[in-house]
Amino acid sequence: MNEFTSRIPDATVRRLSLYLRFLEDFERLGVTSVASVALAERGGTTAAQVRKDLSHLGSYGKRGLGYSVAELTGVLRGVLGLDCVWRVALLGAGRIGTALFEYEPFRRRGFHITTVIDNDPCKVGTGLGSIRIRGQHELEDALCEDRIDLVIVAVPAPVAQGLVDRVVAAGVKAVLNYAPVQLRLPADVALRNVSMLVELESLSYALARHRT
Amino acid sequence: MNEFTSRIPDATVRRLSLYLRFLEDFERLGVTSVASVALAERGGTTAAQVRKDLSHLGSYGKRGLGYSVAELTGVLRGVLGLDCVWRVALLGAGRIGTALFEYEPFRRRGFHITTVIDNDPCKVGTGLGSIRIRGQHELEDALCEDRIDLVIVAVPAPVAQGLVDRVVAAGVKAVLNYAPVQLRLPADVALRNVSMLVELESLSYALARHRT
DNA sequence: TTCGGCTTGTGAATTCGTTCACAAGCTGAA
DNA sequence: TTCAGCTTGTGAACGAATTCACAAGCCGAA
Repeated sequence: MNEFTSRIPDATVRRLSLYLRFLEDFERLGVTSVASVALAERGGTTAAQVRKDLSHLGSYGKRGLGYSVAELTGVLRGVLGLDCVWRVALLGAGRIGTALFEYEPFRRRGFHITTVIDNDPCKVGTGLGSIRIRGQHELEDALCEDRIDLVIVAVPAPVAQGLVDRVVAAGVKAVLNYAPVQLRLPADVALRNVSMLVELESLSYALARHRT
Repeated sequence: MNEFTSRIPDATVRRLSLYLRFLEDFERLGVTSVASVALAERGGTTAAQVRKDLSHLGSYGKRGLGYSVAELTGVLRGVLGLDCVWRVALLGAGRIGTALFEYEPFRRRGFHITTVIDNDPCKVGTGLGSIRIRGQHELEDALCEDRIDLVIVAVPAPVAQGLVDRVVAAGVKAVLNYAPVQLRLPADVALRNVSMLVELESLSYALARHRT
């Protein structure tokens, strides 16, 4: 089992992301070695699950001892593609867009927002941090000039699909969508949807059941 | 199969949430009847999946015709617990908290943020919209006075667990967590985690693979 | 060196979710 | 009424993800 021959199931990738966070915490605390059961406790899962997940990357554990925190941290960063800088464009400088822009952990993880697009004439030309907000007509130029790898969509639902079509045409292969629409795009472009409402509504379902 | 005897799998509940959004779009367009295949197209899934999902609620479709948009909308609202107002407290009035507070769709769906807590002395006492921000020491009082059903956590990771313990002790049964920690809480409290980093990192994994 | 205590890595079993395939049933036309 | 054309609801088949269970291997003590 290694990272070149097999592709890792999505559910596992998401957990790897969590494990990496825990490992960094352990590293900060000076812990050098960690067992699957410790990661499991932290992550609200089981030791078997952790070992199965990590087995997708190869054999980095030592029987009787656990995993080297430093080594595993490095492996995870590599597998998740966090050992380089990704250039990110933000579409939409409204409430959500601004909050995302100012979210520190993105930058720490190597996601650099180098481009911000908005179609509000009042905003275009003004700055968000040190970045100048550019208008929608500049989209293709900006994606190309800034060599954007990944786009975050934080515009109102009705305009999202149109913009994303242009983004895909410009060759971008990854989209993180905060707009409350189901975007349609080619199979070779990776898409993740984040819906605040879906999460809240599934809680609402749980609450409603609880009452009965 | 009906909503009282069986509990609906989580993956299905999340899709129901999407279907509801599509149905409301259809309603706005004046469409009165919709087939599973139309919902599937919209949602990027299959007709069989849609029918299986909806079959968890009972038999609301008409063979040869499809589903009545108005009827199904009502049923979904009922099942998801969106036919009433949920009283929500927001912990943390920072960037993310503020963006969530001002996110219109929450209120439209019956999630009313009636309480905002923050421990920054500069913020306490000032208003967020028409709500007065209250300090952390008022947490229990506020939850009780405002009869809070659900709590949104948008505070820094290190203080999240401590606050949530107090929230749980106060009897709240649903938590939506935006803090980048894995919260530990009793099994009878519903928890959803929203992690901006996990989503981005799974895209990063996809990009890294793409390059190889 | 040998032994006891731990912990990994992984086939096998199980559980959970999705897709298939088709009988049952509705509508409108003739 | 009968028929043709659709579409639902659902058992059965399939596939994916999780959990189980244990052999293999490492470490430190004696």
